[in-house]
Amino acid sequence: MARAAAKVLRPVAIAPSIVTPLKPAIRPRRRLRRGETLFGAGDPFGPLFVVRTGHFKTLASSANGQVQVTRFPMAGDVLGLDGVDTGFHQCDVVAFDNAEVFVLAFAECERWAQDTENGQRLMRRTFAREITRSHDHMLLLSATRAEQRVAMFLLDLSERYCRQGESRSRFALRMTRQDIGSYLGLQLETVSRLLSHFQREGFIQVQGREISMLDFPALWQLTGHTPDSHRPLIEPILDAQGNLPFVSDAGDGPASM
Amino acid sequence: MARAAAKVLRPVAIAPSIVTPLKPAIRPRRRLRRGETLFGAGDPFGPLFVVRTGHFKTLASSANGQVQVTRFPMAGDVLGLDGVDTGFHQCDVVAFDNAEVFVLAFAECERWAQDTENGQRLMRRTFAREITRSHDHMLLLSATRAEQRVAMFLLDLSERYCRQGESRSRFALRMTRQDIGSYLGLQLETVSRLLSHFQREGFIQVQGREISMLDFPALWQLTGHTPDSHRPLIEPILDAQGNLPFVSDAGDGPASM
DNA sequence: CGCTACATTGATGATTGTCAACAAGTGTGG
DNA sequence: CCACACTTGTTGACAATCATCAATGTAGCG
Repeated sequence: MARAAAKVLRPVAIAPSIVTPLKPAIRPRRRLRRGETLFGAGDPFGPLFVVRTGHFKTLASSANGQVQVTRFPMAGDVLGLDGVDTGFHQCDVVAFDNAEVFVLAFAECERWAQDTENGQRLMRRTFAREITRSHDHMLLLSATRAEQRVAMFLLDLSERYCRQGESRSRFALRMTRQDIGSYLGLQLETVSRLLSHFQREGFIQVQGREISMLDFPALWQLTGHTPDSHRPLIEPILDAQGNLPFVSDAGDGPASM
Repeated sequence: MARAAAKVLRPVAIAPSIVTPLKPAIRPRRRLRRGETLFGAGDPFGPLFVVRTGHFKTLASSANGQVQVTRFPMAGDVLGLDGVDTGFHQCDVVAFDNAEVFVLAFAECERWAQDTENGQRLMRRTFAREITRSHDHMLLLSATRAEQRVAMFLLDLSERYCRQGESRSRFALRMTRQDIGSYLGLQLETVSRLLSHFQREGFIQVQGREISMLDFPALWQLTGHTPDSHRPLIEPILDAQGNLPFVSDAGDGPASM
Protein backbone atom coordinates (compact mmCIF):
# COMPACT_ATOMS: atom_id res chain seq x y z
CA MET A 1 0.00 0.00 0.00
CA ALA A 2 2.77 2.39 0.94
CA ARG A 3 4.64 1.40 -2.17
CA ALA A 4 1.63 2.06 -4.33
CA ALA A 5 1.14 5.45 -2.75
CA ALA A 6 4.70 6.38 -3.57
CA LYS A 7 4.10 5.43 -7.15
CA VAL A 8 1.15 7.74 -7.44
CA LEU A 9 3.49 10.68 -7.10
CA ARG A 10 5.34 9.67 -10.26
CA PRO A 11 4.37 11.26 -13.56
CA VAL A 12 0.74 10.45 -14.08
CA ALA A 13 -1.09 12.65 -16.51
CA ILE A 14 1.76 12.80 -19.00
CA ALA A 15 2.32 9.17 -19.80
CA PRO A 16 6.03 8.36 -19.94
CA SER A 17 7.25 7.42 -23.38
CA ILE A 18 8.06 3.90 -22.30
CA VAL A 19 4.38 3.35 -21.66
CA THR A 20 3.01 4.78 -24.88
CA PRO A 21 5.69 4.70 -27.51
CA LEU A 22 3.11 5.74 -30.07
CA LYS A 23 1.95 9.29 -29.90
CA PRO A 24 -1.81 9.55 -29.67
CA ALA A 25 -1.98 11.28 -33.01
CA ILE A 26 -0.51 8.28 -34.76
CA ARG A 27 -2.21 5.56 -32.77
CA PRO A 28 -3.97 3.51 -35.40
CA ARG A 29 -7.70 3.88 -35.63
CA ARG A 30 -10.44 2.40 -37.67
CA ARG A 31 -13.65 4.00 -38.80
CA LEU A 32 -16.90 2.13 -39.23
CA ARG A 33 -20.09 3.11 -40.88
CA ARG A 34 -23.51 2.50 -39.44
CA GLY A 35 -24.28 -1.20 -39.60
CA GLU A 36 -20.72 -2.20 -40.40
CA THR A 37 -19.09 -5.16 -38.65
CA LEU A 38 -15.86 -4.65 -36.73
CA PHE A 39 -15.15 -8.37 -36.69
CA GLY A 40 -17.24 -11.49 -36.88
CA ALA A 41 -17.43 -14.86 -35.19
CA GLY A 42 -14.86 -17.16 -36.72
CA ASP A 43 -12.50 -14.37 -37.72
CA PRO A 44 -8.95 -15.03 -36.58
CA PHE A 45 -8.06 -13.13 -33.47
CA GLY A 46 -6.01 -10.06 -34.20
CA PRO A 47 -5.79 -6.77 -32.38
CA LEU A 48 -7.92 -5.49 -29.57
CA PHE A 49 -10.11 -2.43 -30.04
CA VAL A 50 -11.12 0.37 -27.75
CA VAL A 51 -14.22 2.31 -28.71
CA ARG A 52 -13.51 5.99 -29.24
CA THR A 53 -16.88 7.13 -30.55
CA GLY A 54 -20.09 5.40 -31.51
CA HIS A 55 -22.25 2.62 -30.19
CA PHE A 56 -22.10 -1.11 -30.81
CA LYS A 57 -23.73 -4.42 -30.08
CA THR A 58 -21.90 -7.70 -29.63
CA LEU A 59 -23.55 -10.91 -30.72
CA ALA A 60 -22.56 -14.26 -29.24
CA SER A 61 -23.67 -17.26 -31.22
CA SER A 62 -23.83 -20.83 -30.03
CA ALA A 63 -23.09 -23.94 -32.00
CA ASN A 64 -26.71 -24.60 -32.89
CA GLY A 65 -27.11 -21.21 -34.46
CA GLN A 66 -28.91 -19.23 -31.79
CA VAL A 67 -27.69 -15.70 -31.38
CA GLN A 68 -27.75 -13.40 -28.40
CA VAL A 69 -26.77 -9.82 -27.79
CA THR A 70 -24.28 -9.86 -24.94
CA ARG A 71 -23.25 -6.23 -24.64
CA PHE A 72 -23.90 -2.74 -25.90
CA PRO A 73 -20.38 -1.29 -25.92
CA MET A 74 -19.70 2.43 -26.17
CA ALA A 75 -16.79 4.82 -25.74
CA GLY A 76 -14.04 3.40 -23.57
CA ASP A 77 -15.14 -0.22 -23.83
CA VAL A 78 -12.74 -2.89 -25.00
CA LEU A 79 -13.64 -5.21 -27.86
CA GLY A 80 -11.99 -8.39 -29.01
CA LEU A 81 -11.07 -10.16 -25.80
CA ASP A 82 -13.36 -13.01 -26.75
CA GLY A 83 -10.80 -14.24 -29.26
CA VAL A 84 -7.89 -14.62 -26.87
CA ASP A 85 -8.89 -18.05 -25.70
CA THR A 86 -9.28 -19.98 -28.91
CA GLY A 87 -7.55 -17.67 -31.35
CA PHE A 88 -10.81 -17.03 -33.14
CA HIS A 89 -13.46 -14.53 -32.33
CA GLN A 90 -16.66 -15.87 -30.82
CA CYS A 91 -18.65 -12.70 -31.32
CA ASP A 92 -19.91 -10.43 -34.03
CA VAL A 93 -19.47 -6.76 -33.26
CA VAL A 94 -21.74 -4.39 -35.15
CA ALA A 95 -21.77 -0.60 -35.12
CA PHE A 96 -25.11 1.09 -34.56
CA ASP A 97 -23.83 4.36 -35.96
CA ASN A 98 -20.75 5.81 -37.56
CA ALA A 99 -18.02 4.95 -35.13
CA GLU A 100 -14.32 5.03 -34.54
CA VAL A 101 -12.16 2.61 -32.60
CA PHE A 102 -8.53 2.55 -31.52
CA VAL A 103 -6.61 -0.44 -32.77
CA LEU A 104 -4.33 -2.07 -30.23
CA ALA A 105 -1.99 -4.80 -31.35
CA PHE A 106 -2.33 -7.48 -28.71
CA ALA A 107 1.45 -7.77 -28.56
CA GLU A 108 1.61 -4.12 -27.60
CA CYS A 109 -0.79 -4.75 -24.72
CA GLU A 110 1.32 -7.62 -23.50
CA ARG A 111 4.37 -5.40 -23.64
CA TRP A 112 2.61 -2.91 -21.38
CA ALA A 113 1.69 -5.72 -19.08
CA GLN A 114 5.27 -6.93 -18.93
CA ASP A 115 7.04 -3.60 -18.75
CA THR A 116 4.96 -1.56 -16.36
CA GLU A 117 2.93 -2.18 -13.27
CA ASN A 118 0.33 0.21 -14.51
CA GLY A 119 -0.09 -1.62 -17.79
CA GLN A 120 -0.27 -4.93 -16.04
CA ARG A 121 -3.00 -3.67 -13.78
CA LEU A 122 -4.91 -2.35 -16.74
CA MET A 123 -4.76 -5.61 -18.63
CA ARG A 124 -5.55 -7.72 -15.63
CA ARG A 125 -8.52 -5.61 -14.71
CA THR A 126 -9.79 -5.43 -18.23
CA PHE A 127 -9.97 -9.20 -18.35
CA ALA A 128 -11.30 -9.55 -14.85
CA ARG A 129 -14.00 -6.96 -15.35
CA GLU A 130 -15.26 -8.91 -18.31
CA ILE A 131 -15.75 -11.86 -16.00
CA THR A 132 -17.64 -9.98 -13.31
CA ARG A 133 -19.76 -8.35 -15.97
CA SER A 134 -20.76 -11.75 -17.27
CA HIS A 135 -21.61 -12.92 -13.78
CA ASP A 136 -23.88 -9.95 -13.29
CA HIS A 137 -25.59 -10.63 -16.56
CA MET A 138 -26.04 -14.29 -15.71
CA LEU A 139 -27.73 -13.35 -12.48
CA LEU A 140 -30.01 -11.04 -14.38
CA LEU A 141 -30.91 -13.69 -16.91
CA SER A 142 -31.62 -16.48 -14.51
CA ALA A 143 -33.33 -15.10 -11.47
CA THR A 144 -35.32 -12.02 -12.40
CA ARG A 145 -38.62 -11.31 -14.04
CA ALA A 146 -39.14 -9.39 -17.22
CA GLU A 147 -40.21 -6.25 -15.37
CA GLN A 148 -37.00 -6.16 -13.36
CA ARG A 149 -34.86 -6.81 -16.38
CA VAL A 150 -36.25 -3.97 -18.41
CA ALA A 151 -36.00 -1.58 -15.47
CA MET A 152 -32.39 -2.58 -14.87
CA PHE A 153 -31.65 -2.18 -18.53
CA LEU A 154 -33.02 1.35 -18.62
CA LEU A 155 -31.19 2.42 -15.48
CA ASP A 156 -27.93 0.91 -16.63
CA LEU A 157 -28.17 2.54 -20.01
CA SER A 158 -29.15 5.85 -18.49
CA GLU A 159 -26.04 5.87 -16.36
CA ARG A 160 -23.73 4.84 -19.15
CA TYR A 161 -25.09 7.42 -21.55
CA CYS A 162 -24.81 9.97 -18.80
CA ARG A 163 -21.17 9.14 -18.40
CA GLN A 164 -20.74 9.82 -22.10
CA GLY A 165 -22.00 13.33 -21.60
CA GLU A 166 -25.64 12.84 -22.52
CA SER A 167 -28.54 13.61 -20.27
CA ARG A 168 -29.23 11.02 -17.64
CA SER A 169 -32.95 11.42 -17.91
CA ARG A 170 -33.43 11.83 -21.63
CA PHE A 171 -31.72 9.75 -24.26
CA ALA A 172 -32.23 7.82 -27.44
CA LEU A 173 -31.97 4.07 -27.63
CA ARG A 174 -29.64 2.96 -30.39
CA MET A 175 -30.96 -0.57 -30.58
CA THR A 176 -34.21 -2.18 -31.67
CA ARG A 177 -36.69 -3.83 -29.32
CA GLN A 178 -35.44 -7.13 -30.61
CA ASP A 179 -31.86 -6.30 -29.62
CA ILE A 180 -33.04 -5.39 -26.15
CA GLY A 181 -35.07 -8.56 -25.91
CA SER A 182 -32.16 -10.69 -26.98
CA TYR A 183 -29.90 -8.97 -24.48
CA LEU A 184 -32.39 -9.52 -21.68
CA GLY A 185 -33.53 -12.97 -22.66
CA LEU A 186 -37.02 -11.79 -23.60
CA GLN A 187 -39.15 -11.54 -26.70
CA LEU A 188 -39.36 -8.18 -28.39
CA GLU A 189 -43.10 -7.99 -27.71
CA THR A 190 -42.49 -8.39 -24.02
CA VAL A 191 -40.05 -5.51 -24.07
CA SER A 192 -42.43 -3.32 -25.97
CA ARG A 193 -45.28 -4.15 -23.63
CA LEU A 194 -43.25 -3.40 -20.55
CA LEU A 195 -42.07 -0.07 -21.89
CA SER A 196 -45.68 0.84 -22.55
CA HIS A 197 -46.57 -0.39 -19.10
CA PHE A 198 -43.88 1.75 -17.48
CA GLN A 199 -45.22 4.70 -19.39
CA ARG A 200 -48.77 4.13 -18.19
CA GLU A 201 -47.44 3.96 -14.64
CA GLY A 202 -45.68 7.27 -15.19
CA PHE A 203 -42.18 5.89 -14.68
CA ILE A 204 -40.92 6.82 -18.10
CA GLN A 205 -42.04 8.35 -21.34
CA VAL A 206 -41.49 6.42 -24.54
CA GLN A 207 -41.72 7.56 -28.11
CA GLY A 208 -40.13 4.96 -30.30
CA ARG A 209 -36.52 5.09 -29.29
CA GLU A 210 -36.75 8.31 -27.34
CA ILE A 211 -36.79 7.64 -23.61
CA SER A 212 -37.49 10.08 -20.80
CA MET A 213 -36.82 8.78 -17.33
CA LEU A 214 -39.50 10.31 -15.10
CA ASP A 215 -39.31 8.37 -11.86
CA PHE A 216 -35.92 6.93 -10.97
CA PRO A 217 -36.91 5.78 -7.48
CA ALA A 218 -39.80 3.77 -8.86
CA LEU A 219 -37.57 2.10 -11.40
CA TRP A 220 -34.94 1.30 -8.81
CA GLN A 221 -37.62 -0.22 -6.67
CA LEU A 222 -38.65 -2.48 -9.50
CA THR A 223 -35.11 -3.77 -9.82
CA GLY A 224 -34.90 -4.65 -6.16
CA HIS A 225 -31.54 -2.91 -6.01
CA THR A 226 -30.45 0.47 -4.75
CA PRO A 227 -28.63 3.02 -6.90
CA ASP A 228 -25.44 2.76 -4.86
CA SER A 229 -25.27 -0.99 -4.99
CA HIS A 230 -23.65 -0.71 -8.39
CA ARG A 231 -20.14 -1.93 -8.88
CA PRO A 232 -17.50 0.74 -9.22
CA LEU A 233 -16.59 1.52 -12.79
CA ILE A 234 -13.34 0.43 -14.28
CA GLU A 235 -11.18 3.04 -15.88
CA PRO A 236 -11.02 2.65 -19.64
CA ILE A 237 -7.81 1.16 -20.92
CA LEU A 238 -7.33 4.20 -23.16
CA ASP A 239 -8.60 7.70 -22.67
CA ALA A 240 -10.25 9.71 -25.43
CA GLN A 241 -6.87 10.77 -26.81
CA GLY A 242 -5.54 7.23 -26.98
CA ASN A 243 -3.25 7.52 -23.96
CA LEU A 244 -2.91 4.97 -21.23
CA PRO A 245 -4.50 6.34 -18.10
CA PHE A 246 -2.95 5.74 -14.74
CA VAL A 247 -4.99 3.47 -12.52
CA SER A 248 -4.59 3.03 -8.82
CA ASP A 249 -4.61 -0.55 -7.76
CA ALA A 250 -7.31 -0.70 -5.16
CA GLY A 251 -7.40 -4.36 -5.95
CA ASP A 252 -3.94 -5.12 -4.61
CA GLY A 253 -4.33 -3.53 -1.25
CA PRO A 254 -5.93 -6.45 0.53
CA ALA A 255 -3.90 -9.04 -1.36
CA SER A 256 -1.29 -10.00 1.18
CA MET A 257 1.56 -11.20 -0.93
CA MET B 1 5.87 -20.26 -34.07
CA ALA B 2 9.37 -21.52 -34.86
CA ARG B 3 10.58 -20.12 -31.59
CA ALA B 4 7.80 -21.82 -29.75
CA ALA B 5 8.63 -25.10 -31.42
CA ALA B 6 12.21 -24.77 -30.25
CA LYS B 7 10.94 -24.34 -26.76
CA VAL B 8 9.04 -27.59 -26.93
CA LEU B 9 12.31 -29.45 -27.12
CA ARG B 10 13.41 -28.01 -23.83
CA PRO B 11 12.72 -29.99 -20.66
CA VAL B 12 8.99 -30.18 -20.36
CA ALA B 13 7.95 -32.85 -17.93
CA ILE B 14 10.55 -31.71 -15.45
CA ALA B 15 9.75 -28.06 -15.16
CA PRO B 16 12.86 -25.87 -15.23
CA SER B 17 13.52 -24.15 -11.96
CA ILE B 18 12.94 -20.70 -13.38
CA VAL B 19 9.37 -21.68 -14.16
CA THR B 20 8.46 -23.44 -10.94
CA PRO B 21 10.89 -22.43 -8.25
CA LEU B 22 8.83 -24.38 -5.79
CA LYS B 23 9.12 -28.14 -6.04
CA PRO B 24 5.75 -29.80 -6.37
CA ALA B 25 6.19 -31.56 -3.08
CA ILE B 26 6.39 -28.27 -1.26
CA ARG B 27 3.85 -26.36 -3.33
CA PRO B 28 1.42 -25.11 -0.75
CA ARG B 29 -1.90 -26.85 -0.58
CA ARG B 30 -5.02 -26.51 1.41
CA ARG B 31 -7.41 -29.19 2.52
CA LEU B 32 -11.13 -28.67 2.89
CA ARG B 33 -13.76 -30.76 4.51
CA ARG B 34 -17.14 -31.47 3.02
CA GLY B 35 -19.23 -28.32 3.18
CA GLU B 36 -16.33 -26.06 4.01
CA THR B 37 -15.88 -22.72 2.26
CA LEU B 38 -12.66 -21.98 0.36
CA PHE B 39 -13.39 -18.27 0.32
CA GLY B 40 -16.49 -16.16 0.49
CA ALA B 41 -17.90 -13.11 -1.25
CA GLY B 42 -16.41 -10.02 0.30
CA ASP B 43 -13.19 -11.70 1.35
CA PRO B 44 -10.12 -9.78 0.25
CA PHE B 45 -8.56 -11.21 -2.85
CA GLY B 46 -5.51 -13.30 -2.06
CA PRO B 47 -4.05 -16.27 -3.88
CA LEU B 48 -5.52 -18.27 -6.72
CA PHE B 49 -6.41 -21.90 -6.24
CA VAL B 50 -6.28 -24.90 -8.52
CA VAL B 51 -8.45 -27.85 -7.59
CA ARG B 52 -6.43 -31.00 -7.04
CA THR B 53 -9.14 -33.30 -5.75
CA GLY B 54 -12.77 -32.90 -4.82
CA HIS B 55 -15.80 -31.11 -6.22
CA PHE B 56 -17.05 -27.60 -5.60
CA LYS B 57 -19.78 -25.14 -6.36
CA THR B 58 -19.32 -21.40 -6.83
CA LEU B 59 -22.07 -19.04 -5.76
CA ALA B 60 -22.39 -15.58 -7.24
CA SER B 61 -24.57 -13.22 -5.28
CA SER B 62 -26.04 -9.97 -6.48
CA ALA B 63 -26.57 -6.80 -4.50
CA ASN B 64 -30.18 -7.56 -3.64
CA GLY B 65 -29.29 -10.86 -2.08
CA GLN B 66 -30.18 -13.35 -4.77
CA VAL B 67 -27.71 -16.16 -5.17
CA GLN B 68 -26.86 -18.30 -8.15
CA VAL B 69 -24.61 -21.26 -8.72
CA THR B 70 -22.28 -20.29 -11.54
CA ARG B 71 -19.94 -23.27 -11.81
CA PHE B 72 -19.27 -26.75 -10.54
CA PRO B 73 -15.46 -26.80 -10.47
CA MET B 74 -13.47 -29.99 -10.20
CA ALA B 75 -9.86 -31.13 -10.57
CA GLY B 76 -7.81 -28.78 -12.73
CA ASP B 77 -10.18 -25.85 -12.50
CA VAL B 78 -8.95 -22.46 -11.32
CA LEU B 79 -10.69 -20.66 -8.47
CA GLY B 80 -10.36 -17.09 -7.32
CA LEU B 81 -10.15 -15.10 -10.55
CA ASP B 82 -13.35 -13.32 -9.62
CA GLY B 83 -11.45 -11.23 -7.09
CA VAL B 84 -8.89 -9.78 -9.46
CA ASP B 85 -11.11 -6.98 -10.66
CA THR B 86 -12.19 -5.32 -7.44
CA GLY B 87 -9.75 -6.81 -4.98
CA PHE B 88 -12.56 -8.62 -3.21
CA HIS B 89 -14.06 -11.93 -4.06
CA GLN B 90 -17.51 -11.87 -5.61
CA CYS B 91 -18.20 -15.56 -5.12
CA ASP B 92 -18.56 -18.13 -2.40
CA VAL B 93 -16.77 -21.37 -3.14
CA VAL B 94 -18.00 -24.41 -1.27
CA ALA B 95 -16.61 -27.95 -1.29
CA PHE B 96 -19.06 -30.77 -1.88
CA ASP B 97 -16.69 -33.33 -0.44
CA ASN B 98 -13.32 -33.52 1.20
CA ALA B 99 -11.07 -31.72 -1.20
CA GLU B 100 -7.60 -30.40 -1.75
CA VAL B 101 -6.47 -27.35 -3.69
CA PHE B 102 -3.12 -25.95 -4.72
CA VAL B 103 -2.47 -22.45 -3.47
CA LEU B 104 -0.91 -20.09 -5.99
CA ALA B 105 0.24 -16.69 -4.85
CA PHE B 106 -1.05 -14.32 -7.52
CA ALA B 107 2.35 -12.66 -7.62
CA GLU B 108 3.86 -16.00 -8.58
CA CYS B 109 1.43 -16.30 -11.47
CA GLU B 110 2.32 -12.86 -12.69
CA ARG B 111 5.98 -13.79 -12.52
CA TRP B 112 5.28 -16.74 -14.79
CA ALA B 113 3.42 -14.47 -17.10
CA GLN B 114 6.29 -12.02 -17.24
CA ASP B 115 9.18 -14.44 -17.39
CA THR B 116 8.02 -17.13 -19.76
CA GLU B 117 5.97 -17.32 -22.89
CA ASN B 118 4.38 -20.48 -21.65
CA GLY B 119 3.29 -18.95 -18.37
CA GLN B 120 1.92 -15.94 -20.17
CA ARG B 121 -0.13 -18.13 -22.44
CA LEU B 122 -1.46 -20.06 -19.49
CA MET B 123 -2.56 -16.97 -17.61
CA ARG B 124 -4.03 -15.32 -20.66
CA ARG B 125 -5.99 -18.39 -21.59
CA THR B 126 -7.15 -18.99 -18.07
CA PHE B 127 -8.72 -15.57 -17.99
CA ALA B 128 -10.05 -15.75 -21.49
CA ARG B 129 -11.59 -19.15 -21.01
CA GLU B 130 -13.52 -17.82 -18.08
CA ILE B 131 -15.04 -15.24 -20.40
CA THR B 132 -16.07 -17.68 -23.11
CA ARG B 133 -17.47 -19.99 -20.46
CA SER B 134 -19.67 -17.20 -19.20
CA HIS B 135 -20.87 -16.43 -22.71
CA ASP B 136 -21.85 -20.03 -23.22
CA HIS B 137 -23.73 -20.04 -19.97
CA MET B 138 -25.51 -16.82 -20.82
CA LEU B 139 -26.71 -18.32 -24.08
CA LEU B 140 -27.97 -21.32 -22.19
CA LEU B 141 -29.81 -19.18 -19.68
CA SER B 142 -31.49 -16.86 -22.11
CA ALA B 143 -32.52 -18.81 -25.12
CA THR B 144 -33.23 -22.40 -24.21
CA ARG B 145 -36.03 -24.31 -22.57
CA ALA B 146 -35.81 -26.30 -19.39
CA GLU B 147 -35.62 -29.60 -21.23
CA GLN B 148 -32.60 -28.49 -23.22
CA ARG B 149 -30.87 -27.08 -20.19
CA VAL B 150 -31.11 -30.23 -18.16
CA ALA B 151 -29.97 -32.36 -21.08
CA MET B 152 -26.99 -30.08 -21.65
CA PHE B 153 -26.18 -30.17 -18.00
CA LEU B 154 -26.13 -33.96 -17.90
CA LEU B 155 -24.00 -34.27 -21.01
CA ASP B 156 -21.56 -31.66 -19.85
CA LEU B 157 -21.20 -33.26 -16.46
CA SER B 158 -20.86 -36.70 -17.98
CA GLU B 159 -17.95 -35.55 -20.07
CA ARG B 160 -16.23 -33.74 -17.26
CA TYR B 161 -16.55 -36.63 -14.87
CA CYS B 162 -15.32 -38.93 -17.60
CA ARG B 163 -12.24 -36.78 -17.96
CA GLN B 164 -11.63 -37.24 -14.25
CA GLY B 165 -11.49 -40.97 -14.75
CA GLU B 166 -15.06 -41.87 -13.88
CA SER B 167 -17.45 -43.68 -16.15
CA ARG B 168 -19.02 -41.54 -18.81
CA SER B 169 -22.35 -43.30 -18.56
CA ARG B 170 -22.68 -43.86 -14.83
CA PHE B 171 -21.89 -41.27 -12.22
CA ALA B 172 -23.09 -39.67 -9.03
CA LEU B 173 -24.25 -36.08 -8.87
CA ARG B 174 -22.53 -34.18 -6.08
CA MET B 175 -25.06 -31.39 -5.93
CA THR B 176 -28.69 -31.09 -4.90
CA ARG B 177 -31.58 -30.50 -7.26
CA GLN B 178 -31.67 -26.97 -5.99
CA ASP B 179 -28.04 -26.42 -6.93
CA ILE B 180 -28.75 -27.71 -10.41
CA GLY B 181 -31.82 -25.51 -10.68
CA SER B 182 -29.90 -22.47 -9.59
CA TYR B 183 -27.15 -23.21 -12.07
CA LEU B 184 -29.63 -23.65 -14.90
CA GLY B 185 -32.00 -20.86 -13.93
CA LEU B 186 -34.81 -23.26 -13.04
CA GLN B 187 -36.73 -24.26 -9.95
CA LEU B 188 -35.70 -27.47 -8.25
CA GLU B 189 -39.09 -29.03 -8.95
CA THR B 190 -38.62 -28.44 -12.65
CA VAL B 191 -35.28 -30.20 -12.55
CA SER B 192 -36.71 -33.13 -10.66
CA ARG B 193 -39.63 -33.43 -13.04
CA LEU B 194 -37.43 -33.38 -16.10
CA LEU B 195 -35.11 -36.01 -14.72
CA SER B 196 -38.15 -38.19 -14.08
CA HIS B 197 -39.39 -37.39 -17.55
CA PHE B 198 -36.07 -38.38 -19.13
CA GLN B 199 -36.25 -41.62 -17.21
CA ARG B 200 -39.75 -42.40 -18.45
CA GLU B 201 -38.54 -41.77 -21.97
CA GLY B 202 -35.67 -44.17 -21.40
CA PHE B 203 -32.93 -41.59 -21.91
CA ILE B 204 -31.45 -41.98 -18.45
CA GLN B 205 -31.96 -43.83 -15.22
CA VAL B 206 -32.19 -41.82 -12.03
CA GLN B 207 -32.03 -42.98 -8.46
CA GLY B 208 -31.55 -39.96 -6.26
CA ARG B 209 -28.12 -38.71 -7.25
CA GLU B 210 -27.13 -41.80 -9.19
CA ILE B 211 -27.36 -41.22 -12.91
CA SER B 212 -27.07 -43.73 -15.71
CA MET B 213 -26.90 -42.28 -19.18
CA LEU B 214 -28.78 -44.69 -21.42
CA ASP B 215 -29.31 -42.82 -24.68
CA PHE B 216 -26.69 -40.24 -25.54
CA PRO B 217 -27.99 -39.54 -29.05
CA ALA B 218 -31.45 -38.76 -27.71
CA LEU B 219 -30.03 -36.36 -25.14
CA TRP B 220 -27.86 -34.66 -27.72
CA GLN B 221 -30.88 -34.23 -29.91
CA LEU B 222 -32.72 -32.52 -27.08
CA THR B 223 -29.92 -30.00 -26.73
CA GLY B 224 -30.02 -29.10 -30.39
CA HIS B 225 -26.26 -29.45 -30.53
CA THR B 226 -23.97 -32.18 -31.76
CA PRO B 227 -21.35 -33.86 -29.59
CA ASP B 228 -18.45 -32.44 -31.59
CA SER B 229 -19.69 -28.88 -31.46
CA HIS B 230 -18.12 -28.56 -28.05
CA ARG B 231 -15.31 -26.11 -27.48
CA PRO B 232 -11.85 -27.59 -27.12
CA LEU B 233 -10.77 -27.99 -23.55
CA ILE B 234 -8.18 -25.77 -22.00
CA GLU B 235 -5.21 -27.38 -20.37
CA PRO B 236 -5.25 -26.95 -16.62
CA ILE B 237 -2.83 -24.39 -15.30
CA LEU B 238 -1.27 -27.03 -13.05
CA ASP B 239 -1.14 -30.76 -13.52
CA ALA B 240 -1.97 -33.22 -10.76
CA GLN B 241 1.55 -32.95 -9.36
CA GLY B 242 1.43 -29.18 -9.19
CA ASN B 243 3.70 -28.57 -12.16
CA LEU B 244 3.12 -26.09 -14.91
CA PRO B 245 2.19 -27.96 -18.06
CA PHE B 246 3.45 -26.84 -21.39
CA VAL B 247 0.72 -25.51 -23.65
CA SER B 248 0.97 -24.95 -27.34
CA ASP B 249 -0.43 -21.67 -28.41
CA ALA B 250 -2.96 -22.58 -31.02
CA GLY B 251 -4.49 -19.23 -30.27
CA ASP B 252 -1.57 -17.23 -31.57
CA GLY B 253 -1.29 -18.84 -34.93
CA PRO B 254 -3.83 -16.69 -36.75
CA ALA B 255 -2.94 -13.57 -34.81
CA SER B 256 -0.74 -11.70 -37.21
CA MET B 257 1.45 -9.63 -35.00
C1' DC C 1 -45.57 7.58 -52.77
C1' DG C 2 -45.04 3.01 -51.60
C1' DC C 3 -41.76 -0.17 -49.68
C1' DT C 4 -39.56 -1.93 -45.74
C1' DA C 5 -38.20 -2.26 -41.12
C1' DC C 6 -39.64 -1.37 -36.69
C1' DA C 7 -43.08 -0.85 -32.97
C1' DT C 8 -47.50 -1.51 -30.61
C1' DT C 9 -51.33 -4.13 -28.99
C1' DG C 10 -54.55 -8.02 -28.45
C1' DA C 11 -55.86 -12.92 -27.96
C1' DT C 12 -54.36 -17.32 -26.73
C1' DG C 13 -51.69 -21.07 -25.01
C1' DA C 14 -47.53 -23.36 -23.31
C1' DT C 15 -43.92 -23.54 -20.20
C1' DT C 16 -42.57 -22.95 -15.90
C1' DG C 17 -43.09 -21.25 -11.08
C1' DT C 18 -45.60 -21.73 -6.76
C1' DC C 19 -47.75 -24.14 -3.09
C1' DA C 20 -48.43 -28.33 -0.84
C1' DA C 21 -48.22 -33.07 0.55
C1' DC C 22 -45.55 -36.96 1.08
C1' DA C 23 -41.62 -40.26 0.75
C1' DA C 24 -36.90 -41.47 1.47
C1' DG C 25 -32.61 -40.95 3.35
C1' DT C 26 -29.25 -39.14 7.04
C1' DG C 27 -27.58 -37.97 11.26
C1' DT C 28 -28.38 -37.22 16.36
C1' DG C 29 -29.41 -38.22 20.85
C1' DG C 30 -31.83 -40.76 24.15
C1' DC D 1 -31.23 -49.69 18.56
C1' DC D 2 -34.98 -46.85 17.83
C1' DA D 3 -37.28 -42.41 17.71
C1' DC D 4 -36.80 -37.99 16.14
C1' DA D 5 -35.75 -34.05 13.53
C1' DC D 6 -34.00 -32.43 9.29
C1' DT D 7 -32.64 -32.35 4.68
C1' DT D 8 -33.49 -33.86 0.15
C1' DG D 9 -36.29 -35.57 -3.58
C1' DT D 10 -40.77 -36.69 -5.90
C1' DT D 11 -45.23 -35.71 -7.55
C1' DG D 12 -49.68 -33.27 -8.11
C1' DA D 13 -52.77 -29.26 -8.74
C1' DC D 14 -52.99 -24.71 -9.93
C1' DA D 15 -51.62 -20.02 -11.28
C1' DA D 16 -48.75 -16.65 -13.49
C1' DT D 17 -45.54 -15.18 -16.57
C1' DC D 18 -44.15 -14.94 -20.81
C1' DA D 19 -43.95 -16.66 -25.79
C1' DT D 20 -46.42 -17.16 -29.92
C1' DC D 21 -49.37 -15.75 -33.56
C1' DA D 22 -51.62 -12.11 -35.80
C1' DA D 23 -53.23 -7.59 -37.01
C1' DT D 24 -52.36 -2.83 -37.25
C1' DG D 25 -49.80 1.39 -36.93
C1' DT D 26 -45.70 4.30 -37.72
C1' DA D 27 -41.37 6.09 -39.34
C1' DG D 28 -37.61 6.21 -42.39
C1' DC D 29 -35.90 5.96 -47.15
C1' DG D 30 -35.29 5.25 -51.94
